[in-house]
Amino acid sequence: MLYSQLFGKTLWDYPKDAETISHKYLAKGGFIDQLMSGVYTYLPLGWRTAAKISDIIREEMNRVGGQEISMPALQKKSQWIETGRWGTMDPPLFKFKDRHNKELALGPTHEEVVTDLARRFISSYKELPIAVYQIQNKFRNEMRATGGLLRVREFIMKDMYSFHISKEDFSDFYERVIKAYLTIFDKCGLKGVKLLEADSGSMGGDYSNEFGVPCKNGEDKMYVCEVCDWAGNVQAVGANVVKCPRCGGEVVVKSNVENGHIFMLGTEYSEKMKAYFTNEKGERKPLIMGCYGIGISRLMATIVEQNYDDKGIIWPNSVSPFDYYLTYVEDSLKDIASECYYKLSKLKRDTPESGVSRIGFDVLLDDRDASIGTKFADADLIGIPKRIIVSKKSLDQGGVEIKDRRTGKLSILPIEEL
RNA sequence: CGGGGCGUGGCGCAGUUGGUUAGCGCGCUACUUUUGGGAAGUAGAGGCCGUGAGUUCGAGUCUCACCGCCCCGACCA
Repeated sequence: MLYSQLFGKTLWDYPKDAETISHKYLAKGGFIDQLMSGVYTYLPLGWRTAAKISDIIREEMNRVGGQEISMPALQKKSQWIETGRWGTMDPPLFKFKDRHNKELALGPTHEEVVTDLARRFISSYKELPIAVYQIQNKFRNEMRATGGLLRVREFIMKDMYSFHISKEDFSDFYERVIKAYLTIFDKCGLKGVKLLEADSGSMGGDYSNEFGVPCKNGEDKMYVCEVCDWAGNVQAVGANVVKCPRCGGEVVVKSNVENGHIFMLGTEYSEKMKAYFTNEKGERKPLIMGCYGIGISRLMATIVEQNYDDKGIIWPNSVSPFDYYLTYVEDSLKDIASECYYKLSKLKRDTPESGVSRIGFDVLLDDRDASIGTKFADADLIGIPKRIIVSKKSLDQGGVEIKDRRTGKLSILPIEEL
């Protein structure tokens, strides 16, 4: 990809309203653009990043047996009446009327839609367990949007729903999803992620867990045990917790962003919507359900909140919009840079975790007629992990200069070895 | 929804007690010279001063209403 053709550019100033690090850098770097309060466009850099995150999530959801589907964002009132949430979900639920004056909702979550699918498609224990997920825009009519992508009204979310014959079978699956989530956060480069006891709120169900990602701008507070791995959301567990309820160890309070919330829904929805299956004994039983959400927009912002310096974002390799930023100091070196570009783009790459091998690296070639200072500033801001500079100086030293965005470490590599 | 702040070229801002031609920085276009940390010169383009109604000889500036954006609170993933 040529930088000169990239839609969306880096800004000279931070947007005046941006306060959190992620909002400042994502907007200044040309990853996102605000349309209105809590509603953003993902520009190519931002969308590439979101796609990388989505791919990581897909891989883990597929691994636990999830099947990807896509449910409508437009939802019907009657299903929300069935579960009783047409009234109780009201502030977060976006409602409107179509041209026939019929009331509809924009999906904030999909228990109603998926439970309806389940009652029509699942009839026997032989078909269970089953899990479906989707990655899609969700709409929530928040009182107030804040902090750039941290709290928005339209956001990208992965939501998975599982159906089981028993609580035991559900629990096994739930544990596997917890592991999958921790793997996702790890692959996205997040540190110190904690599984929290949480409040299931308007989702109902028997119990739920959140994943707390520690960072300065987090709007939530969590207790973290310094001895064992227990942690709890302050809101859910209650104030004044001093000792760990599990091991009695000292507890500290940390700011965090809730990134992912998973729920044991039990038979809450299946009973209300009559989603039954027939068991081995021929008895009709309500499906045992779970749901598992993770906000991709918020995850992207949280990754920035944990990975930056005073010059800009430092993307973990796994989610960076490009693998390499490449440029040259003088116009006369453009051809050599192009040579590097084609070499890297066609290179065969193996990713050890997945065993998948892809052809070529994603390279952003900065071919703009800009001064080298501008290019350096933008390269640092957009945070691509490796920066390659072609210059007379580097060629004299035997190759091109590679700088690691995170460590700042410089090295010279002959072009043949790229 | 309560409290506070703010709307002026694409972005960030200035604009005196109302006064005639609405400025600045960045960006943009053309040419020239530049190139290891946001280069320089010359010449250009680009404005319903958020919207509407008032006050006034005269409104970016004053009044009212509306719309929008941000922050704090309550609420939520």
